Amino acid sequence: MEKSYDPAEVEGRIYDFWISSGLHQSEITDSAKVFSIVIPPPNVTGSLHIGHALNSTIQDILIRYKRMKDFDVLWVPGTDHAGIATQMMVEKDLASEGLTKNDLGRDKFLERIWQWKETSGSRITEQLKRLGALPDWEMERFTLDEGLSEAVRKVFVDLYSQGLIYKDKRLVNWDPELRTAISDLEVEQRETQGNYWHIRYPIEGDDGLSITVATTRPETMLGDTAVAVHPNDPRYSALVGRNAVLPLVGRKIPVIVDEYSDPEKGTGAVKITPGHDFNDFEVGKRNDLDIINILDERGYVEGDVPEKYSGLERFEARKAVIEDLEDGGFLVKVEQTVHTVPYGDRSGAIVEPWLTDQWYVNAVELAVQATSCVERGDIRFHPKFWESTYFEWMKNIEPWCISRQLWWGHRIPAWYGPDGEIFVATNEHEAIACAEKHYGEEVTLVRDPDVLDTWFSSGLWPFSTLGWPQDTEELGHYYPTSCLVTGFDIIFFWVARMIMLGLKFMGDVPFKDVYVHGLIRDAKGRKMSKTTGNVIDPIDVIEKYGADALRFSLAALAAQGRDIKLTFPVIEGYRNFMNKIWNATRFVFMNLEPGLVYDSDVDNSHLSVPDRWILTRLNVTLGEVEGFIENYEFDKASQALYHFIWDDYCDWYLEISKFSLYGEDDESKKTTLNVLVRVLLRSLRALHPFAPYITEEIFRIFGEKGINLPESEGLSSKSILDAQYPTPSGAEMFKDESEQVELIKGVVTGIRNLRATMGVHPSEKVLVHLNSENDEVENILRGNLEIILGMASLGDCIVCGEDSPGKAVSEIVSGVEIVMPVENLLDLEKEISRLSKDLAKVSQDLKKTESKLANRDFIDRAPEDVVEKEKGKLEEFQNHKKKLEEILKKLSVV
RNA sequence: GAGCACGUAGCUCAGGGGCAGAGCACUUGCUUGACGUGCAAGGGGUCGCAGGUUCAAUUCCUGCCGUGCUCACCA
Repeated sequence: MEKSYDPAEVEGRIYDFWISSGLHQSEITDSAKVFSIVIPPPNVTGSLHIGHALNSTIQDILIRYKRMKDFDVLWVPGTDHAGIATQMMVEKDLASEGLTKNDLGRDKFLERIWQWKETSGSRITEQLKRLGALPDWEMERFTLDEGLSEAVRKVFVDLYSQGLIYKDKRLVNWDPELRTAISDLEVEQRETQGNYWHIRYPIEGDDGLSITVATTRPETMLGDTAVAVHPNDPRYSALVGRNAVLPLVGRKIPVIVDEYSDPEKGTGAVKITPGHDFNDFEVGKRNDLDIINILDERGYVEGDVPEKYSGLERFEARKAVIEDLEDGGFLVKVEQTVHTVPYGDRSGAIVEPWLTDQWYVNAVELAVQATSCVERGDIRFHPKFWESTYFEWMKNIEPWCISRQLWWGHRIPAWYGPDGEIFVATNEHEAIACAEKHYGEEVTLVRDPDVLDTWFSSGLWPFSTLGWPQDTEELGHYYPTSCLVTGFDIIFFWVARMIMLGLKFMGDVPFKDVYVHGLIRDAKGRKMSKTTGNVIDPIDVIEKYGADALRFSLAALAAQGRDIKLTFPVIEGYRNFMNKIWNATRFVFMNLEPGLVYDSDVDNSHLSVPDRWILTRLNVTLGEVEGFIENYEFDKASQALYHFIWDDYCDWYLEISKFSLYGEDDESKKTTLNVLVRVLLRSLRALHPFAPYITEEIFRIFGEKGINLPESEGLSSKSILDAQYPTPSGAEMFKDESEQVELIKGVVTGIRNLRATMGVHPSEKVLVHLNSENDEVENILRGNLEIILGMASLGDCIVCGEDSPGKAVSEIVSGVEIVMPVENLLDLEKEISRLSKDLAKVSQDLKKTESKLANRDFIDRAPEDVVEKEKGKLEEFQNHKKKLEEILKKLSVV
């Protein structure tokens, strides 16, 4: 083995091994234990960013863990066609050739996107492999696959026939750049510096009389059809019922009363533009106002407006309108203001409310079940507080606009007859048949040109990927899926829609748990973005530190409910951890004599005290790790393993094992070797979901060593992934010996501390006295002398003997007095000051405990074990204090 | 405006009614035969502030201050 672990050499080879061994594949058995996950499908256009790395690492941990626990495991991978994003990308590509999509036409354009998808669409899945993610690649799906498209059509037709999908003419968020409708969720509100323009509208038939309104979008006045005032606003009551004359246009518009008008805001009179403002649209409906559309799909002025403005781009029109208002003396004043402006999240263009025909899903209706299933606990969010956010959104849910004026996506399965009659069907044949029945003759149908919102198809992902609407074996076996791992940014976009549609079409929740992880941020806590230039590319990290180091870092940082600040020093630290494991293995191999390893279980009666301690620590850790993973506490799970392996196994057990391995006692050596090997192998198995590559590689090398271990150690498996996940064994928990070792560790640390403070060179074999008045403690010290001598590198150690008469330094640890004679080295004053500090501390502790125990209420009301513990502390502190005082007394005599 | 989080060591963060923890950074020592991507020892905290509950509060409750996120409104 090399001196350092080299991930680059290992990872590709190991991944190929997993695939060629078919370890990624799911297999339906009659086992009752089933665990399934569907990947949140990344955009097919995308490349792996660090957020995907976190998301996939967590899923891979769960999948590997459950697989090792003998579950029927399925992880479905795949990608999303990402309507707008993909179409934009290919359009940009075309633009560089001086072409637009219209030059190609719909069919050719789609052909081109498919072509692109075939050549570059697999990039992100290839990158997932680098991370070590092992979904069932045979199950890979794409949202535009035929099967998934069939699911989309069926859902559309069914919802339509139930009235849950309908076509409606109302205002939508219109993206003039992309020239499509978008949903509320795709609109981003941004704070923007803008103006209030106060505009005076003259009152008809009364020179000098006027009403002033304020607006941030003056060009919309071209479409005004009323001015509204509050019914209780005395300032304007005289004007109600009269007409205002719209400046620049000349149209007479009524002054009406409507509760919407807020006397506190602006001038208290508000212009009403039902065609271009969501609130005004409602006012218009209530008051039966005309709706005047003044914009085309590009955001250029058109329609029933003065010719002067027709054809102007909307912001050009704004300028012109303001200028003319000013010239005409209608502009009363301009006020600076900060207000929020809606932008399209993809295009970055300012969105316009625009009156169009669009398809909607009645989300309010679907939200009822979707809310109650979470209330009932059929779906649990982790961390739980996301449920509040989910409920909040579901409570205020609006109709979901699902049609998009794009070409790339699932085309809406609706056809129109010559008179506009709508025929919704899963295919054209059916639509034609329906039409024939309706008209009594054959007619030509025109298909709706629009496609569906991308989230419509991804909302079906948990069951469409499993074969629905076919009644497949996978669907029956793996639905509902066990867990969904996702970021909070798509809870509404995606998670909520899956829940609504899963309940509707499968009659059951799509997943039982939703694990919501945080967002990865840079060292300063900023979002990572290309424009800020602070992105960490996971592939770069993998190349520099290895996939395991990246995965382990992400897991270790994944505390629930918190974003992750990812920094290189942390990744480096876990890279070092991988190297540590590598070198611990090297140590074991250096001492490995295959013939000495038993092919049966170790006889407990042969185990030494340290053996029993490390086995206990291992089993405690395994129990913790199991609980943590089941609770999605990956940070705690990974850190428990980290500390066990590094602190317990490497820093203590492995060092202690040397006394036995390099000693004369063959029987002891044999047992130690067995424990070393077994604890390592079990640790590796426990670690495998977190660090799959290095654990598999070491496992492989172990396999080459020709040692025979019992089946339960899993070494006979072809892959570590095929071995059992280690479970804690009660038979290997030794409380007494564990406490002994903890005591010894404390004493050793105490001795090392004395050496360090006295500046005794590490190689100098000094003498130490250990004193205790407790027989049991004395026995423990005597029984573990070899460890104390070796670990503290002592020349000799006298337990409970006569103290040497000369100068010495001392320390008390767990009631054991450590005395180290130092003859010439002693700085008396320093030593007294050091011990006095200890004395002050222990006196304070003692006082606190004494007053607690003197408190009647404490004795009466505190639980018994707490009181007992306090009494124990009292004794310990008293003892400690007494000893310190004695030592100080002796020192002052010297 | 509404909702949800978060304020703990220099930094990043765990924790949790009963003696405050980790990693990194820092200081000191170390060619100990697995590892300097290492070993050993150490310093460092009014647990945001103020009340309340409790025998006991850093932990639970209330308020305040500060930070972040989400949604809504903005004539």
